[in-house]
Amino acid sequence: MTQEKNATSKAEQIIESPEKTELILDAAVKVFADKGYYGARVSDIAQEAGIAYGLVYHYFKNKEDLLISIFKSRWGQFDQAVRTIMEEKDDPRLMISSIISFLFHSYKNNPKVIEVMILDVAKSTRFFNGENIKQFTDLFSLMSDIVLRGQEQGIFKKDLDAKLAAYCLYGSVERIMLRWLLEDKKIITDQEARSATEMVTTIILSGLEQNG
Amino acid sequence: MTQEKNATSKAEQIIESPEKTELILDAAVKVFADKGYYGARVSDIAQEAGIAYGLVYHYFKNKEDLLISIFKSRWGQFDQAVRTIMEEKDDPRLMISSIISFLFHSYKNNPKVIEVMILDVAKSTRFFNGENIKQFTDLFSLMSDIVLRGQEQGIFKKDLDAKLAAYCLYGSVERIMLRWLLEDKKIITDQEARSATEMVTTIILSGLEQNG
Amino acid sequence: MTQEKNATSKAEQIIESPEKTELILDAAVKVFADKGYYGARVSDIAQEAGIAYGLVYHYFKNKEDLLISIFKSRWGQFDQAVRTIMEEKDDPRLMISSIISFLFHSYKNNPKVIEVMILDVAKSTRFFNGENIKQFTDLFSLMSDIVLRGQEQGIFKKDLDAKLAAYCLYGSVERIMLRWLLEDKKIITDQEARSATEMVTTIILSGLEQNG
Amino acid sequence: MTQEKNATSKAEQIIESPEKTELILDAAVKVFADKGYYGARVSDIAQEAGIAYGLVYHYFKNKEDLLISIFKSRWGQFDQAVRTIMEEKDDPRLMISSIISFLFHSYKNNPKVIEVMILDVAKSTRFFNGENIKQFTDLFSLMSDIVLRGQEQGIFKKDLDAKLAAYCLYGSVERIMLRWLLEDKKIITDQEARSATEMVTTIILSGLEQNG
DNA sequence: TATGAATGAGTGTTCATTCAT
DNA sequence: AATGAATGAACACTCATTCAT
Repeated sequence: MTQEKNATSKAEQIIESPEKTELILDAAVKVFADKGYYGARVSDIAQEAGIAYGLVYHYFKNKEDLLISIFKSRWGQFDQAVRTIMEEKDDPRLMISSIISFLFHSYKNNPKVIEVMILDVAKSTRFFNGENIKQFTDLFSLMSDIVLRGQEQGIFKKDLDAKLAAYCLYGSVERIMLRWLLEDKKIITDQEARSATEMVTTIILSGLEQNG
Repeated sequence: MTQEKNATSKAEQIIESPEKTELILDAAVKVFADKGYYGARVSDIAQEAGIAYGLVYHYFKNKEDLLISIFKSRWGQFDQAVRTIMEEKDDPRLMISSIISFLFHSYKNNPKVIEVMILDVAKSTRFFNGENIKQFTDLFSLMSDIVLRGQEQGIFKKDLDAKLAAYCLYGSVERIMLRWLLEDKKIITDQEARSATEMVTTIILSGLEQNG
Repeated sequence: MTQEKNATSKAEQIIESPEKTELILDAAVKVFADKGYYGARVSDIAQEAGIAYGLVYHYFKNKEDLLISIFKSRWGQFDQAVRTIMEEKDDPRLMISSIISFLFHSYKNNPKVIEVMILDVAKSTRFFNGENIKQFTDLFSLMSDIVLRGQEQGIFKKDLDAKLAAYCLYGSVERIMLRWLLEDKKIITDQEARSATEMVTTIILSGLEQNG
Repeated sequence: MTQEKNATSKAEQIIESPEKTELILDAAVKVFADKGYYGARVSDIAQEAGIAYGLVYHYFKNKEDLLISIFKSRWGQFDQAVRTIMEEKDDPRLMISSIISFLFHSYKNNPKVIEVMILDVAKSTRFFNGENIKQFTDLFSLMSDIVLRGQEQGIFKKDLDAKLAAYCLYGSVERIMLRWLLEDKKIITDQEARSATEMVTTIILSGLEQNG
């Protein structure tokens, strides 16, 4: 019986839940982006998702859980992208330009997600418990590994702190996207994304490279 | 005795009355840094300042006004520093390294102010009005002027977007400071400040410079 | 037992759920009457109604909405009574005495409602927006129609302003009821209601009638 | 020395105080009329009077004292007018028409005072203390004395309750003035005041008179 | 799963009043 | 008398969360 129950609820989870979960999460992204985390009401999100607000609590523990879930999901995608890039590319320089490209194209595809990530998630140190902060810093370790690899290969300057370099890379991209957000430039063309990618890549790579 | 009393009360006056605004603002910085803007209660700030609840509202319109005032004051100081640097230095490279140095030493001297600026003010920039946005973007214009000047002098690469470069510069510094904040590394040594300055300067300047 | 429980809860349902609005409104009448609109706290009303604080705000927009709702409901009842009287009676004199009678008996049945209507609603011009004032003045138009009809039938003096006459009628009744309220004479007998009716009717009708 | 001080302050009281008291009271009437008692801030009144708000508390105990003072002063004027009318006129009918005339012309001359009396004072009569209640009801006794006198002289119907009759008289006038206030008709012509007087006088006197 | 009525802690803000000068 | 900084009690309203159905 317990099995049956589990089976049922599992089946339901598989069939129904994921969709509803995503539905709510997408609504949350939209509302958080528009009103900010604190300005957003759970009922706003439910309304945006077209469901009763009590239902949000079937899928998420509480309001904060929504934000954490957005972070995990989207940061996870970023993490996955970086790992794939590191596997598929050989040259650390190419890896870095690919990461920058990925970020700017993420903005192009869904600026609201970026807005929430930059303004509501990243600036909310007070949410970050151990687990989340690990997921966060792990990715920076990964990116600094790229720098390290470049240093080992004699491509990058050896006396740079790889970690700090990774933060410069990410911070540059982040600030540029934040600029767009504050200027209410939510829609960018593919050309703009590529142009920004090229520019930041130039600056960062020239900065990292063994003076050539 | 009367004299002494007068002297005392005069001293108190000097400390208290004229700077009551500063007293409250400093308390607000401390409380915002510790609890975040939304977690901070106005009563916390009053208590921290050692004054009565309602007095905050004699000096500030409301809670948000406190945050805006902190922004105006501190961003104004940054603005002033950049202007002074631009007047006193000749070489655009020196200007940039001075700005980076100023920022890291600001963190060293008063990390709480930086915390509020990076975490709380940044979040609310979304809802800034025109005047505040202007104060914000004006400074980036100023910094991009430095890049432009370097381009004119043939020091910096000509094909870089000066504005974006300014954002890379600021974003790099900000991200590194945010990293410290997230790692709860509130106290840094002068050595660390100088080291970070040197590193970011190296990356950014190498990135900007005409490959030499 | 289960049946009994169900029966009970059903009974409760009938009493509670559909009429929650009325429950709150009745509580508001009681508290407004005792403490005045400004002296009444929303929490007093919730407590009087035996419900949670915030529930008031599920049923009413805000405190003022409670007062407006009381006005609409009770003034609507008065309006309905006047219309019924005008349909059922032929003689304008009878209509007037019936209206006076209705008002005094309303006081007898629920002096608190009258108290709120006279002191908190009617004296709150500052609440009255267009819609409410219309509902208010419409009824006076209706009453002046009675006077007009009497004038057409040659029963009432032709040179009286019908509108002013309606205000005299209502004002006389209102002041007498207000006197009772200020003298803390909340409970009146049916005899007293009839006596007051007769007296005011005499004065007003003699005043209106073509001198006989 | 104490004497001198007293003398001084007495002298000041005599010379200065009364003017300032009136100044504040007039300002209070204006502000209460415009914003209502509860909507008026003591600082509004002080500003209207052109003084510092702390000074209000030198002349009045508190905000309520302002309202009570307005009541005492204006109701006292009404009381005085009634007494003068009763002394100077012989015919109770003339007394009544004179009272009605006085009230309507009071509105014409200073509608704001009437507004405060009808709207704000009336609401607070609920919470009046014995002394104020007495001042209030005494005047109605006085007016009912007029009716009694008319009944003794065989001019008015003998079976009418004189007190109730006085309330009808006052209530009629008050309601008409309230109507003007609700319709924002603050300015009336002398002609309108006389016309209203005549009309109410007609209704009330015909109602009171032994059918002739 | 789905609903939305019910709960009540939490807090920004107002403003009458006091009082040192 | 005059000022206005300082005080702090008071309260309407919000909204995340729970839970009966």
